[in-house]
Amino acid sequence: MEWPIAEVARMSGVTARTLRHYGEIGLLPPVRIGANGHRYYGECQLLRLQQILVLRALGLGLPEIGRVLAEQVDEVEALRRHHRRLLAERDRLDALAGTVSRTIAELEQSRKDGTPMTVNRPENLFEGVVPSQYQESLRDFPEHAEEVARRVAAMTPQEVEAGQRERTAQMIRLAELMAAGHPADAEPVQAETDARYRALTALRAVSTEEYRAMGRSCVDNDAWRAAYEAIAPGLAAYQRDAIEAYADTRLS
Amino acid sequence: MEWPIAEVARMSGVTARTLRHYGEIGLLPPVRIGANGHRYYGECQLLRLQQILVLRALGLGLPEIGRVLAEQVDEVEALRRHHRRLLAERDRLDALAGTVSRTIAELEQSRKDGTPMTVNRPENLFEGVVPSQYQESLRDFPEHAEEVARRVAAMTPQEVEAGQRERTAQMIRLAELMAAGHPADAEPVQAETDARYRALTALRAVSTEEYRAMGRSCVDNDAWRAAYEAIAPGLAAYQRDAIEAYADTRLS
DNA sequence: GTTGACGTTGTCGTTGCGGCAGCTTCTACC
DNA sequence: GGTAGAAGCTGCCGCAACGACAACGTCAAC
Repeated sequence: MEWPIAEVARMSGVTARTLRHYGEIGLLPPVRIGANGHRYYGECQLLRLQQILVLRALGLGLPEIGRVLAEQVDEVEALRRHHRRLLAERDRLDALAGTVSRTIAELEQSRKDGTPMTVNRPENLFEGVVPSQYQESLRDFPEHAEEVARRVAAMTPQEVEAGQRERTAQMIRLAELMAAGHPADAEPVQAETDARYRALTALRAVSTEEYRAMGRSCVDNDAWRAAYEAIAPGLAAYQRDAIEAYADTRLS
Repeated sequence: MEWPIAEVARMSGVTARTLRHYGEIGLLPPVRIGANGHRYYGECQLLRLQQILVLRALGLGLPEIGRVLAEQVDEVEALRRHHRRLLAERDRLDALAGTVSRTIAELEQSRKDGTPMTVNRPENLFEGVVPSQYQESLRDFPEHAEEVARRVAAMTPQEVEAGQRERTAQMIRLAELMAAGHPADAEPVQAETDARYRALTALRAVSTEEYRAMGRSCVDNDAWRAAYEAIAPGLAAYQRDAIEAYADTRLS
């Protein structure tokens, strides 16, 4: 018993285009191709198509389905991997939705206040840590400020500017990682934190406890918190958490 | 003050390729293009780039970002729409993960039992409602069976087979909707249920209560339940729920 | 004069098809 | 035997957002 492509399409609910596509990529070749080029499918193909559709409905990709049906990989194992991916993606979207929700609340608050909007008007984004503000904020760490001031004085203006840009870029990447839903102790975030820590120690030696204290200042120090929150709501706390996690796992 | 592309890339953390891409699609054209073709960006472009990056980190697509920055659409409104999309996608993945999880459990159970696996071996998928089995199962609805038998006898074999294929295709679509995470009362599921109800009433008039009873039989009748569960675990109950919801909202 | 860093444009690949164009084939009917 | 309609075929473009090349131009330094 053989069926032409349109018949199979009607039986299975997929389009003829899809069947041709599956044939093209080798997932479901027709049992026979007539002298006129027409595709014909047999019972085996229908069975295979059903397996494909079930796995597809479960969200597996076509290459993965091909591997499962070729019995090269265990289907339960494949589904378990897939399940983990689904949960991770769900959690990411959940965190992202939270960020978006908070951003909306911030924007509406700004709108009522008449204060400039942070997302649409991030004038201070590249200037969020201007030297004056930055150094003024360093009052919490007098000896750090002193040392840094001496180092900066020894640098060319170009070097100072470059360093500042680099810090800003790091902050932006951090904000993006946060908004993308990565938890503060996730690998990419920790890698960024590591880079920041190294940049900092290049200016002056910083002990683990001092670094933790600076992390807490991201939230506790008004000027710093404002600068971080101006970039993205929640960034101050996020950075503090990232620093805490970094100190816990890599500096202990 | 102008910066070449690599400088902007370093400052913002995106690649030069990305900047070129944004230029290509008109999202962020350089302020100036040198005689040698090199791109140069000014402060306005940096600001715009930051707005782009923030919105991008929140998950908006580039066309949407373009519309927001052109101030053609309200950003809070855009974010709210986006938020809804995020939640819907999260819920879909959540339901899908549940389906995958149940499928894994079924497969492991089958493996222990030695019973054939449902996903990998849906031999009876296109034969799940073979006429004999189907009519045998109709014992629960004697008068329905009688009427249907008379109608079927008056049809050509081709018509009978076509009707059967159509029912099978409908079941498969239903299974896919279920696996995709749609709740039983979701619109596409209800639309499918409507189609099935119409196909049924074409054979014989069916009252609301009779239809409800048939829905419950999907689970209660062993043969039917087996046929549905052979396609996808949970499909029997899913179909019953879909029919209940359909009877509630469209037949009352 | 060459090396190396930086720039350009252009194309392919990603995922899973939908949609269209242009053409052939098959079947039915007059 | 001609023709209309249905169904088939093979490409190719498009989607989202770039990454990863290739092949080539340009600029300063040694």
